[in-house]
This record gives sequence, structure tokens and C-alpha cells, in this order.
Amino acid sequence: MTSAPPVTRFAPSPTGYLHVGNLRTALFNYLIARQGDGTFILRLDDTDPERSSDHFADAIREDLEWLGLTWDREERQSARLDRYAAAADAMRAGDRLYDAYETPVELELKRKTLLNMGRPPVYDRAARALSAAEKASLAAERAPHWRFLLDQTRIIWEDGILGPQSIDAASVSDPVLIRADGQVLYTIASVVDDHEMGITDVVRGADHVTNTATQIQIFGALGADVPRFAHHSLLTGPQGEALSKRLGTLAIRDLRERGVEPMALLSLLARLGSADPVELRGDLAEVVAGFDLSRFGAAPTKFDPDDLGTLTARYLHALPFEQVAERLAAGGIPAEIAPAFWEMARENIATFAETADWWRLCQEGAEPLVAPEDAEFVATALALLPPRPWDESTWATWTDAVKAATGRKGGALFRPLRRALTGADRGPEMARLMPLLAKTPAAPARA
RNA sequence: GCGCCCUUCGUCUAGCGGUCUAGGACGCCGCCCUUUCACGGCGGAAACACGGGUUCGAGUCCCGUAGGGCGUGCCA
Repeated sequence: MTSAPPVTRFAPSPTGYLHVGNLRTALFNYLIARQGDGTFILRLDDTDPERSSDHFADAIREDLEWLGLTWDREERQSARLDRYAAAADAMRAGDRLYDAYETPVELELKRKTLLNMGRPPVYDRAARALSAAEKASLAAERAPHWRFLLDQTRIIWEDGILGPQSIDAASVSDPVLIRADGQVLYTIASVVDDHEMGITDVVRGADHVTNTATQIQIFGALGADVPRFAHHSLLTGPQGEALSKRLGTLAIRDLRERGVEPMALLSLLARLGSADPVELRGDLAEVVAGFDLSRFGAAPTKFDPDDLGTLTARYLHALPFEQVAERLAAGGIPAEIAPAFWEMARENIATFAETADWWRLCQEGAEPLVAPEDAEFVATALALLPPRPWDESTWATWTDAVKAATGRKGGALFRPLRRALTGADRGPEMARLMPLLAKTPAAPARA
């Protein structure tokens, strides 16, 4: 059975920076759209003018662009307020939206009372029992907020991840759709948009499953088709703790700042929590091809940021020169030697930023590391250094000469030379490094 | 409090009553390769939360307990 191309959306509210939890949702929706040759919409959920800001909207776009998650259309809910008003009117006409006058304090009191009786804090629909006269006198005091009248049946749907779902509408309060100050709330804006934008698939966090139940009825009240829903499990920290507590350190821009590569992040998020193994992907097309929403489980998923470091390093180690040429040029590395430099450096970096350290070594040399017992040996060796220019055979030529002159071999031969030239025990292949060293190390004064 | 969801190696998971002496991937350990690291190759340790049922037979079904996540907003 074939179906129309999917239309999906990512609907963040521009009230903060994108973090891994957000990104996972965005990615899933993006992947579904791309997989079906469909449309991916970025929908800024900015109906709350108090908390929304252009700064965060820009930041979200910037982060998505950095990751390569391009969108086909952008919408802003703040530009669609008339649409929500029209939907509200339609629901009022159908007696599915009713005015209520309780203050937040009163509602809080009702909830507490029910809780104390051991009963679920479901709104009692007192507003429905108000007489016209009572309403009139309340309306004179304050503006009403508007609730959607749930049909108290069992709401069922087939969830793309959780399977068959069933929620008793009677266990849920009639959702407030419009606040007393006239502001429309997420619950209605989302449904109206999904309907009018032709959204076919909604993937969101499991924290929305109750919303989905009520929203299914709102779709119905609007005479709209209900999209396919799928709710992915929420990410937790490595210890199983709620991730929201650590979100501060898991903003996408912080990860980028710390050197995480987009493909590392994307590769992990597209598979973590699914039955398929996490595989490091070279590009987004591969991520798209390897994605299968139905392989994800319902259990909360532990997310360990350290995995991003490992994946980033592996990504870099395998990265062909052509794909980093620009970044190397930006780092001031001359085009003539950039390919050789990259071959030398790539397997010895954990983040791209570390290329700067190797470049500095090439340009300025290092503080030699010479053990006292090797001082004589190193001095002899440095005196035997071949004349410039150096190429990839220089290391072999040199070490052969040093071996002949000193009788040393193996680690005793190579290690002190590496330490003398690079100041470290570990690093790139010396044969590759030598031609890149701009300065010839001076032979230390002999004792 | 109430409701929903969840619980298999360290981690993500396969498993839909016998094919499970529980499979894979990542990580970890060891060996090989190697002047280092990495890559690669080979090998290894490592799990059915607990307690009751149902059944000839339970990781798989039911109930309970414990633990975790989420919801329970004039937030999204």
C-alpha cells in the first residue's frame, strides 16, 4: 500500500536553546520526511510573547543548520492567531468549547481537595452547571478561559512506537484551550496547525501521550483527519535520572563548543534506544537510509554524553581530506601541505580543535623531552639529522643512520627521538610528521 | 495520591511458550599487527529486578512487590 509523501514538523518554542532531547524529536521527524521524500516543516511555537524571543528562534535555526537538518518550510504560530480564533469559533458553535471562570487559585484548591480525598484531580466541569445569571455576574468580574469539552469515552490510537494506546477521557480534565487573557494554548494551536498544514506524522516525546488523547478529540471536533502519532521514550542521564536536570550542559551549542561533530551526534541519536546498533555515519543520507522508527522501544533511554566524544574521534579519524579542506584552510594551514598535514594529524585528534596543537608543533617545534640517560644519544642523533628538504623517507634515512652510529634499535632507538622532536610519548607517525616540521631542532649542548 | 508506560550483559537491545547451555552492537579485557596512539584481525568476561501463579514446559502469559520514567497546568 502506497501513501502520500509524509509531512512532518518540528515545533520548538523559541524560549531556550536546542538540547539533545529536542534534537532527537527534530531528527526523527526530519528523517521520516526525508525517507518518504516528503516535507519537513520548522514551526516556531511562539504564541507566548512573554517567553519567546527572536534570539532563541535564531539560535534554533543556527543549530539545525549546523547539523544539516534543513527544513522545507517555516511557520510561526504568532502569525496564525486568526486561524486559532476561527477554530475556537467553530468549536463554540458545536458546543465543544465552554467558558469557565475559576481563578487559578480556585482551581489549585479544587485539585488539592481531590488529591486529599485520594481522587484524581480532574476538573469537575462546574462551569457547565452555571446559570446564565451566574455567568453574567462572573463575566462582569473577569474574562473567562475556555475549555474543550471532552467526550468521555475511551480514546484509542495505534502508536507508531508504543503500539495500541487507550486512554479514558474521563480520567483527564477538559483541557483549557484559551486563557483568560486570550492567549491560545499549545493544545489547540498544535492541532489547528497540524490539520491545516497537512501533517501526516507526528513524532514527539512520551510526555505528550495524554495530550495526544485529548488532541485526537479536538481533531475530530474540527472535522480533521488525525495524523499518525508516535511517542518516543524520553532520554535519561547515565544513572537513569531525568535528563531535564542536566539539560543545561546538553545544549547543542555547548556540545558544538566542546568539539562534538554533527555526524557523531546524529548517528547516535538516530539509533540510541532502538534495536539497531549505533553506527557511525559519514553523512545525513546514510542516517536517513538506516532509520526505522518501528525499531524503537518504549523504555526510558539512558544517554551518556561521553559516547559523543568517542564517536566524534572515530568520525574524525576516518574523515577524508576533501571534507575538511575548508576547515583546515580556515585554521591557517597552507593548501599545499594541508593534505599531508591532515593525514598526519587526523588519527591523533579527539576533536577538530586539536589540529591547532599539531599545527603549532609543525610550526614551532616542541619542548624536547629528553631523559638524562638519553641525552648523549639524542645529541648524537640530532647531529646526524639529514639536510633539508625533508620528505617521508627522511625518518627512515635518519633512524638508519642513528642506528648505525649508536647501535640502538627498536623502542630504545625510536622512542627517545620521538620524545626529543615532539615532546611526547605518543603522536603521529614520525615519517609523516618530519616533512611538516618547519624548524630543525637544535642539537642540545653536550655535557 | 491517582493514572499511563517501562524493567534481558556496563549501555542500547533481539526475544512475540519449547529452536535460549539467551543472540547482536557499543564499551571493557586479552592476544596478534604495530617505533606510540589509532585502525584492522582473533578471542574473552558480562544479563532475563524480586515473589507468586498458569502450563508438560516461562525471558516469553497472569497477579503482586520493588525500582524508574511520564502525566496529573489559564506550560509546552
